[in-house]
Amino acid sequence: MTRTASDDTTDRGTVYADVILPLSLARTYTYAVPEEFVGQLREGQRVEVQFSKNKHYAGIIRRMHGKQPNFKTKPILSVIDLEPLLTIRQLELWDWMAEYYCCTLGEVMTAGLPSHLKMASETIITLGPMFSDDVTQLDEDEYLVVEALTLQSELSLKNIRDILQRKTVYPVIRSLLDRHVIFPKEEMTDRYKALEVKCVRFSPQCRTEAERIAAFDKVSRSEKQTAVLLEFMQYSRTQPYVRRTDLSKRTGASDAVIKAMVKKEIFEFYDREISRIGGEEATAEAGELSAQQREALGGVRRCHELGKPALIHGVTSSGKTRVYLELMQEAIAADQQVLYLLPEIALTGQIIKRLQRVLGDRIMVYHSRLNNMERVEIWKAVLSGKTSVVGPRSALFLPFTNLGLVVVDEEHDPSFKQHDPSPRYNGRDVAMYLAHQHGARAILGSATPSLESWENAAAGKYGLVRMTERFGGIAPPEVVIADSRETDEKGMHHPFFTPTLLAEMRRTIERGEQVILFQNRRGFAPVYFCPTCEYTVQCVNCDVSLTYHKYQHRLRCHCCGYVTAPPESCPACGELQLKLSGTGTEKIEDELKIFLPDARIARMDLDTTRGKHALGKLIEKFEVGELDILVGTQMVTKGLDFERVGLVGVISADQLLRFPDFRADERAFQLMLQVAGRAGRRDRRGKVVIQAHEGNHPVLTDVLAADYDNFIQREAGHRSGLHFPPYRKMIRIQLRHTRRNTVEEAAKLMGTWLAHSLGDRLEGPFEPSVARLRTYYLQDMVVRFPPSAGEMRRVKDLLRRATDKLGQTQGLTGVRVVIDVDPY
DNA sequence: AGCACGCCGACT
DNA sequence: GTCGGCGTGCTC
Repeated sequence: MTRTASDDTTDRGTVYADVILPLSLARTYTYAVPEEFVGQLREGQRVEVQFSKNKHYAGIIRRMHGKQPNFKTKPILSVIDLEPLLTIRQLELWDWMAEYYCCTLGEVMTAGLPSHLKMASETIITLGPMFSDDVTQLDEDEYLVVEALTLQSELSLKNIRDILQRKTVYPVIRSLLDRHVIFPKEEMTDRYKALEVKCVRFSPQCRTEAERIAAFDKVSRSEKQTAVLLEFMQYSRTQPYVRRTDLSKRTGASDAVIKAMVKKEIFEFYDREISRIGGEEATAEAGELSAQQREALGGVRRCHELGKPALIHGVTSSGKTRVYLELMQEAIAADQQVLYLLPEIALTGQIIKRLQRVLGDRIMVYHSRLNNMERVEIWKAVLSGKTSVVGPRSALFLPFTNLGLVVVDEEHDPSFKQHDPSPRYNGRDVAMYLAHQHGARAILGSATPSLESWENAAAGKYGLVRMTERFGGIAPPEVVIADSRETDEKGMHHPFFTPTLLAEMRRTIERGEQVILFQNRRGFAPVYFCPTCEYTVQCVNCDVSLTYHKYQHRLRCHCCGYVTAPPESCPACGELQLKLSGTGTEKIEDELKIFLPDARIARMDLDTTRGKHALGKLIEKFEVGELDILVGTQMVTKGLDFERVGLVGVISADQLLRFPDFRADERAFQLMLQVAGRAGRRDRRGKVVIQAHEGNHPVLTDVLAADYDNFIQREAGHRSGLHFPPYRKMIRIQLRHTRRNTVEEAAKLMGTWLAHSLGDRLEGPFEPSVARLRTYYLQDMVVRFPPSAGEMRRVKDLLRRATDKLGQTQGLTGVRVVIDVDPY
């Protein structure tokens, strides 16, 4: 490097790097690049830096430059990646997200990087299992670390820095990691070994057709062995491998039978490694396209030729997935990557199995239940441009290098929007940006497209493709509304089940078909109260009543997770007989057991699906017919495709329609149509019973007629008349503080500042319906304005200035300002 | 986000 | 007299 003695103080030879840190900080931070690293560093690489007194982080290089800042810089301590871990496009996506959703780059980084790649001072390491006491290979520093680990078994990188009394420990750690002397702790505990299953195949003595025919003679004296052989030949045609356990389960033959056949040299055992992420061989064709699917495919292609995303409005079971598959196969065949987004909950075995059967190891599943190793494995595979991904919204952050197609299925689903930790992004909208960024084709699909997307189609931004018929000529379900006040022939009235619903349930079960009941609230009862003094048990952290969970005999807060035992008597007046009010899934399940004592009933909600495999097991049980009735929350409306569901019941439509939210009608319509779509089978028309007080509510009329067009046009009229999204942009500003007075004062102040420029575009400040959440008192303000880039910039600028000003106001600096762009 | 610095109440 | 409460400001 040439260093010229210049007349000014600018150190022209030095290179600097702007680094993103995984913290909630607005800006990047500038570090000096030591001479030994010059030329090695590029945007997107991770480097070890010190930030504040003694914290080290793996930061990401956002930009390299030679401009000396006017503050003194710290040096980059070490280089973690020799090649960039992130692409330029990803960094640009992060910039866009931080700007659009009013959050910091650090927050986007925290959301977007698997925790394993975010290593910080807190990363814990332990001694590896391969370590013998041979310490002669270690240098002094390494020895010190190993010695400390034999004494303490685990250490954080911070501990190690203290032990070595030096700032830079990553090189020592990396050297030890490379030689497998130490391991990051997670790698040790989380299933480090690849999964292996015991499998069966033909032995080498049984490979030719003739040998196989001879094998039948060898087993002719044993009925069981003949059955096993037959089953194996059939099963292995459709499966890439046959497990020992599967084979004995399917034939009812014990393992001893199969072992005997190994002895006769018909079969042999072997272990097969299974990647937990996917990567199975493709074993099936996608199947023929129906006429409707071919037409839809043509429609999608025309949109793509015009460079527009395609919105597929396809009724349930119309076979949208088959259309996606066709386009996915094409993209993959052209060596492009595909991103297929689904709501987390719809990411069940059924859809994944189908994708993997057809696309094989070219697609990986980015599931929330993956461990860190698996996440990093997928990250690397995506970065190399070789793999496609199906996953929930977080899959957006993977380092695509060669993205050709983006599919957002169930695009209307509100769970694409992240509410709480910042970035408060909408996965669907970010996906569209991502597609645009890569010049990739895009498809949005739904049986009930959101008003946002419908409006985009109406405005010509998206192309609309319709699929109106159910696949294979399955008739649409018959929907009836049952008046909740209906009584039976004795004039009896039951609060949960109308005689209509009860009769239909009995009839359905008698036919050997299954029932799905939808109740949009979990637990037993949402209110636990004293009939004498009207005291209700509230959460200590939030301003909501606690829900009684009968199974665990506990009161729980559905906002913050607080749990407590129900009080024996009223804490206010001493009354001993406390009462419950309202209805959740547990109560429905209980009542069902009284009316249908012989039915096999299960519940599907957050409480019963908490475990790692609980959801899958529940679905399987229902699928194989071990259950007659499934009672559940919204979970039962998404992504489940069962063969034998004859009846779907909605316990209370009123509950869905009463929500005080501008999207309540849309949500209710979507949920009801979606759950109705679960009913019906190939040979028999399904039935849907919706219980309601207000039987002629216009939304119910549309559900009854399955009339999406009528619904969406009315909804469009309402929303545009009342200046709601998508006809206005909406930004919510929420202030949070532990003291009510403080947050009220701050809100009033900020409200006057904002109203000064925004006038009646600002609503509030007002107390939200849940006025206290997780010990914080809340105040809300909402800004609505015409959608245009200029307006957006102006409003965001204003919000930034007001937030800064509040941060400088005596006594109010501790008030948190949360900005939610396009809130739900 | 963390963390140190700094100014006011209940204890040895 | 001190210990510690959390309000405030800063981190390249």
